[in-house]
Amino acid sequence: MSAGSDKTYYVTTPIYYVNDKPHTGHAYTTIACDVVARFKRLDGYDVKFLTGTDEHGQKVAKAAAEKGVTPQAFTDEVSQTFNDLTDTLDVTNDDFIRTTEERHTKACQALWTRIAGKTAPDGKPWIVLDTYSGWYSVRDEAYHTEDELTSGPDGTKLAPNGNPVEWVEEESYFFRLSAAAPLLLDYYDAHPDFIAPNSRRNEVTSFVKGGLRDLSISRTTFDWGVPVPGDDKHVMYVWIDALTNYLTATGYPDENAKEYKAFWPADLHMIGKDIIRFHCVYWPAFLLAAGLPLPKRIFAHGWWTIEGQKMSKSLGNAIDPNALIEDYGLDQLRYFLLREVPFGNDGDFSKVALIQRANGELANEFGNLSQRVLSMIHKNCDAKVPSPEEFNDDDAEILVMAAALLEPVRDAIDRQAFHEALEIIWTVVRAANAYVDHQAPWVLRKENPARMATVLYVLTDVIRMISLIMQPFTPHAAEDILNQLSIPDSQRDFEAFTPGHAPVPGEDLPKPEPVFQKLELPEDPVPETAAE
RNA sequence: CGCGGGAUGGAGCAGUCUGGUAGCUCGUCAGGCUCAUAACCUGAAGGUCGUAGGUUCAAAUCCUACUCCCGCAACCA
Repeated sequence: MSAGSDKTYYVTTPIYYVNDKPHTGHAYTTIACDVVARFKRLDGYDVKFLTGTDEHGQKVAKAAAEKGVTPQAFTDEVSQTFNDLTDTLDVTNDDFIRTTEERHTKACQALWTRIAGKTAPDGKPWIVLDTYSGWYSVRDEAYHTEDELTSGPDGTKLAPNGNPVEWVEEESYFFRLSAAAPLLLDYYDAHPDFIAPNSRRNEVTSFVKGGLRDLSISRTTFDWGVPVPGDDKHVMYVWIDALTNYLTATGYPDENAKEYKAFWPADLHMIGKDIIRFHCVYWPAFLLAAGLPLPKRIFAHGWWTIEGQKMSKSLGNAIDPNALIEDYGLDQLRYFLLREVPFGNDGDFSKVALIQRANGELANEFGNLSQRVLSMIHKNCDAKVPSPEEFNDDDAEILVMAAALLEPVRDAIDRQAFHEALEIIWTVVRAANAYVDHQAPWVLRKENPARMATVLYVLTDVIRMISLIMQPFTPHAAEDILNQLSIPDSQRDFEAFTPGHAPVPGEDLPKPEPVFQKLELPEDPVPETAAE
């Protein structure tokens, strides 16, 4: 977040609920945001990338009690595992917010007060005190509608998952979401890119068109949360507490804070498809009610199945990202997650698929391209960047093709079409390998060394550009290759993605080393038998 | 009639809006190269585009019906 650029970009992950261990799903969202953040920084933006943990609620209080520790001690510990994940994934978040922080309490209370002080278009206040009643499952920390319930063997009512429910009435503050529906629909209509992908946008729109019920936003049944201003009996229920984190991190409620001015409204809230409603309906409604600007875009990505099976706690098949990184490598994991599936769709995570992509595309096509070229240079050009003669049409063609990458890749990133970005980059990787074969520098070595030098020079520049644009996706490998090309740090952002920044002829080059280890396929590629 | 998405060579997808030689990646087969991490390049085989009708000179693409799969259908981050 260095000053100096007037282009700013604010991207967020959801805050992760500490009632869960970090798994591949969390890693997915975070990595996607990291790619955007890294790309935007290289593209000259002043970026703020936020992630963090959601730490309030009855479930957390209960989990802490069961462990015999205070909620704070409990959340300190679990939050740290999520914070550790940002290191393991080598993501470049600028801030890590915890909803138990003082700054967050202030922001939530300020936002609440602000909304409570305003009236909806119908002239009535946005927040009212009323009674909430329904069939409540303590274990689920959730209310269930009548038709969801089943009957137990002794005639008691049970939640869909079999947990007991009881009829509960409690005093609660309500946000009059019903009054926000027309405002939301107008907003969706005026901002077609607000919700992505499009199928989600349709889903949300039709949901809101169906009419909205008012939202219970406080609880009196537990106290592990942010106190409602002016009414200490109540703590805020999840909605305002959790969603406000995006605002908190900018310095809100200080609207003169440098970061607030620079970064609010957020450019992109990245979320999983499970929390669409909260982000696309409740959150914008709160902000509209408060008279604050809305985030520019919310992207809901899909879910991963694991070897064809739904990832779930009961199956216990959630994968620890740390183990994946250890087995396959961080760049490989990052690449696979973003390349395998069109971003926004569901996908299947399989070890074989990951290995095949990592070997076929990263090691063989990209890594080996660099290795074969740099090896030739090392052996035949005195380990220095070769000096080119005039370029012929073939040379010009591949150079133009590489230089033309930035624009469509930037466009794909702006649409969060990561798979598309990588596909576009790979057209150049493949063309570069074909160029090597067609030019056959190993033949030129004997027949026309000057021409060989030109070909190898062209290739260093092409590999340079591919590596520059791969930095957001596979930061370590890209860095290694740029090092092997002796590209100075100052020449690694996208301003250098233009002619005139080519490797300098005569520059010493280190001895090249492969940047992607080949991964071994399991002995028996048949997936393990289904869990019981 | 709740809303919406999907069904395309062995696998995964694009193409459908703006009808007119069905494209890509992987896999398979054949050839080439030998610089490189047994990597790379070239070519080939393989699809009556879910089913049945209809419109049209012409339909994966438009219309109708049907079958199957999948999201959403509110307080389960």
